[in-house]
Amino acid sequence: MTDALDPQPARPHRALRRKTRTRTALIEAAQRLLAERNRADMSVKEVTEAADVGFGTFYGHFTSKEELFEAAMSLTLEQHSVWLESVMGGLQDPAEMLAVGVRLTGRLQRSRPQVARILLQVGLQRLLSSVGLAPRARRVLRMGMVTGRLRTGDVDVALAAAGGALLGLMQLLDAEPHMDAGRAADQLAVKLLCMFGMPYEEAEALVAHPLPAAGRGVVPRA
Amino acid sequence: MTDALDPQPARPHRALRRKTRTRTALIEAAQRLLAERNRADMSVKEVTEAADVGFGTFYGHFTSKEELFEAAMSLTLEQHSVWLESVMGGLQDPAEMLAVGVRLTGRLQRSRPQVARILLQVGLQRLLSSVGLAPRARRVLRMGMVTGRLRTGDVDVALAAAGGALLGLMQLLDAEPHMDAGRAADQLAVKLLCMFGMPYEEAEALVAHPLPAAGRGVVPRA
DNA sequence: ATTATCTATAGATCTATAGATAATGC
DNA sequence: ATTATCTATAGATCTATAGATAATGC
Repeated sequence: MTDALDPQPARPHRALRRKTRTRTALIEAAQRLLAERNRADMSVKEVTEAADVGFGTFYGHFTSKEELFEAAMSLTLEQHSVWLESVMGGLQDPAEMLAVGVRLTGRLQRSRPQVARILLQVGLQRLLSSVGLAPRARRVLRMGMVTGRLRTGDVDVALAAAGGALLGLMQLLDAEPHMDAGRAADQLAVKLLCMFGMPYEEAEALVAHPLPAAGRGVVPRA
Repeated sequence: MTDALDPQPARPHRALRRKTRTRTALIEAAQRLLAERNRADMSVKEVTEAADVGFGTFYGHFTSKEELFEAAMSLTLEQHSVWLESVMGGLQDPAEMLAVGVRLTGRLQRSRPQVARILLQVGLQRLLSSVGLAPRARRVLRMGMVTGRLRTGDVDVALAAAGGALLGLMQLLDAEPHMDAGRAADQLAVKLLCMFGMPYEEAEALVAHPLPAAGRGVVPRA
C-alpha cells in the first residue's frame, strides 16, 4: 500500500478515522439517550454533550436530529439482527429458529437492557418494514410455510402477530423488572408455536431445548 | 333545581359549559394532531390554532403539553373501550369475546382511522398498564382461564402477547392501506385462539360467526 | 362582579452557521 | 495546506404569563 502514486489521497487515513470515531460517539450517545428516555425528545446540545463533542461538530455529520435517530435506530436493529443470526447460525428447523429467536430476544431485556429499550421504542413502526430484523424473520416464517412446518397463513399477518407479541412481552418485562424473563420468553415461544399450528406438547418439548451459547457470537460494541 | 338558596353558585352553568366546550375543543384538536402526525411533536400554538382557541387559554386548562396528551390518549382509550363493551355486551363465551374484540379492533383501522392511529401511538406503553382497555381484556383472559375455555398460562404474558399481536396487525394495516382489514383481522383472531389452545377448525368456525352490529353502540363523539 | 378568553410579550430555549482553533499530511 | 473540530452567536422558535377584552350572572 504505497501512496507514491497518489500524492494527495482524498482523505488521509488518520483524519478519516478521527471523523469516524466522532460519528460513532454521536450515534452511541444517541443510543444511550434513546434507551434512557421515553421518547426522542432530546436536543442536539444534549447529544453532543453526552458524546463529549463540540456542539457545531454535529452538523458536520448529520443534517438534522432525525437523521441521527434514524442512524442510531437502524444500527441497533442491524446489530441485534446480526447477533441473532450469528447465534442461530447452526439451526435448520424454522420452528426452532422462531422459538430460539423469541427466547433470546425476550432475554435481551435482562442481558442488554439498552438494546431492548431501543427496540421497544423503534417498536412496531419500523420493526415490520425495516431492513435487518423484519426480512430475516419473514424468511423464517416463509420457510416454515413452504416446508409445512408452520401454518403461517398470510406471512405478513403472521409476522405482524409474532413481532407484535414479542414486543408486547418486552414491554411487559420492561414494566416488571422482577419478572423472570427466561420463563416468560419461553412461555411466549410455546404460545407462538401453538399459534402456528404445533401441538402444545411438541411445542413445550421444542422450547425445552438448550439455547445456543448466547455470548459467543459477534457482539458489535454499543 | 332552583338556585334561590344559592345566590352565587360556585360556577354559573353557562360559563361552566363554555369552559368545558373549550377544553373539549383542545382535546379533540390534540386527538386530530396525534392521529395525523407520527409523534407528539406539536407545539401549544399548533394545538390552540387547530382548536381555534386563543393561545393563552391553553394554560387555563392544562399546565403542560404532556398533560394534554395524557388526557387525549386516555380519553381515546376509554372511548374505544366503552364502545367495544357496548357492542360486545351480549357475549358470554370468553373465547368469542376475544375473537370479536380482535375482529372489531382490526376493522377499526378502516372504520375509524383516527382512533386506530392514536391507539397505535399510545401503543404498548400504556395499552398494557392503562385503565380502560387492559383491565377489561385481562378480565376476559382470566375468565377464559378459570373456565378452562382458554389455555392462557400466565395472564400477563397472555395479555402482552395478544395485545402486542393486535397492535402489530394494526401497524400492518396502517402501512398497507389496500389490505383487506376484515380478512386480516379474522385471520389474527383464529391465530390467537389457536395460541390459547383451541383446535384450528373450531377457531375458524367461531370466527365465522357474524359480528354484532357495530354501529349500534354508544359512540362518543371525537 | 366574576370568570373565561384573547392579545401581546418577556425570557428561555434551540437550531444552524460563521469564524477561530487544533490536528493531520506533505 | 487541508480537514475536523470547537466556540460564540444570530435568528427563530416556543413557553408561560401579564394585562386587556368579552361573556355571563345578579
